[in-house]
Amino acid sequence: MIDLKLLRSDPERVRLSQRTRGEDPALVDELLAADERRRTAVAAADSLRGEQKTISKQVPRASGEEREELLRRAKALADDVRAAEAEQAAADEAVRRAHRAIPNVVAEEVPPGGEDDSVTVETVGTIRDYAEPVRDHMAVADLHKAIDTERGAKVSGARFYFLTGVGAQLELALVNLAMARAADAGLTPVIAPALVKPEAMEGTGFLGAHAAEVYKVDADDLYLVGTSEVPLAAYHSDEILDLSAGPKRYAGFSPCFRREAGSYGKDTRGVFRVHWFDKVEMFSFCRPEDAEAEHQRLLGWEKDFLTALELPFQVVDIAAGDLGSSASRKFDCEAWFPSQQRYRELTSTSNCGTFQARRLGIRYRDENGKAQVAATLNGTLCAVTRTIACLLEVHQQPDGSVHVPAELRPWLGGREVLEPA
RNA sequence: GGUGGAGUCGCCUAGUGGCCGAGGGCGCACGCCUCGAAAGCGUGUGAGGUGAAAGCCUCCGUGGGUUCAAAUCCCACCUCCACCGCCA
Repeated sequence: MIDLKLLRSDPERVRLSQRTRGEDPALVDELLAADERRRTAVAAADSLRGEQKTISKQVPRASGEEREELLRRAKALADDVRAAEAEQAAADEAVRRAHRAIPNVVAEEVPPGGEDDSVTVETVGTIRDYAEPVRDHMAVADLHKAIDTERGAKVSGARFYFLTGVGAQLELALVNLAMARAADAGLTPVIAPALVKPEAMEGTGFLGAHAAEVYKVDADDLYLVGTSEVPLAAYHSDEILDLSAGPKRYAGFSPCFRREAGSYGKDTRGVFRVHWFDKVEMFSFCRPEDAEAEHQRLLGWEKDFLTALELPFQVVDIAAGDLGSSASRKFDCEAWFPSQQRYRELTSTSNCGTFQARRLGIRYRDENGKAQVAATLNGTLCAVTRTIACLLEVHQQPDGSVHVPAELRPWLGGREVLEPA
């Protein structure tokens, strides 16, 4: 939810944000009107309630005729209070609805426009030459019997897979490496629940425009998370944090479930785009004034991880129209896929400012001891299957073997090369 | 899944219809005392809305209901604890 104080003091800033995202600026004025109506309703209900309480308090001290008179007036007021409270509830609901409809205000530096308007800000590593034919990740995986999508489909359907043999070992190695690096950087390792209540899903902003992406377990009113950002953000919901020693940082491991509605026919081969995968996600709670620096820190750790895996990649400053509803700014790291001759998203980091925290009730104490809304940020450290796909492609050798990056070797029994099975 | 018990301002706790719209203790902060500290004494100590401020209003697990008036009574739900059943 956006800051209503900002909305009142600078509505044009919010309208501009809406236009930059390609969203309707009229929603801003709807929210302003709803907010005004709500404030009027609250004031009216408050004063009626106050009056009624004053009279009620006199009842026990009164007797006889005076008491009857007080009761008569109190009863009449009780009806008025009921009506005023009904109006207040309706106004509250209208504000909630209008409030939810507006995504986070984009940062001023964000490139305007849609997907094609994102800006590449940095390219890291060099793309080497590949002997023909260049195998895509499934072709390499087949040589190693590392990924079984056929049986994945048999058992669970399209976009499911089994990791087998060295494929399974690669997942464990990547997760171990990611978690070890995260812990070294001072993040707290977390194993997070993948099934969450509606409040957690709603609070993180995943039931808005992208609700169709989310799996729901109807029988129990729970949702399968699409990222551990959800449980990690909700971890501190309704808490007042002590951030005096700096941001609270976590690295959460969990499975991720995505319906991939609307991506029919896209990236259908292999495990590039699947309904379920495991991921190590970074999450940070900090003061709003530190959020931008924290964002760069998360991006830095993502870059370090890809560099450790010896993967060439680009950093992309995501355009406004492609930002999630909670993000004010987002950077993707896109790694090179030789079979596709292009960079594809491997990690992504978003600065949500106070947008998520406001909805989740996450605050901290400022230097005056006053509770203020905190800022939240998230970033991928390692989305396992897509990273495996990239590793297999980038590090494939003409003979079908796969080079193992030095950093990963300790987690793969010291192997420097993976030989075809 | 069954039975029983419990959810109060950081923690513990008082409170069964109206000077409790929340008392006490612990903890914490500040002050006095001290060379310094402890002890002792004193003062203060939840969040939110609105307002220039004083103030007013909301919140006693959540949501409904009864009443002029609810932490307190009624209903539903949630969570936790104990025991039983089942189970990785």
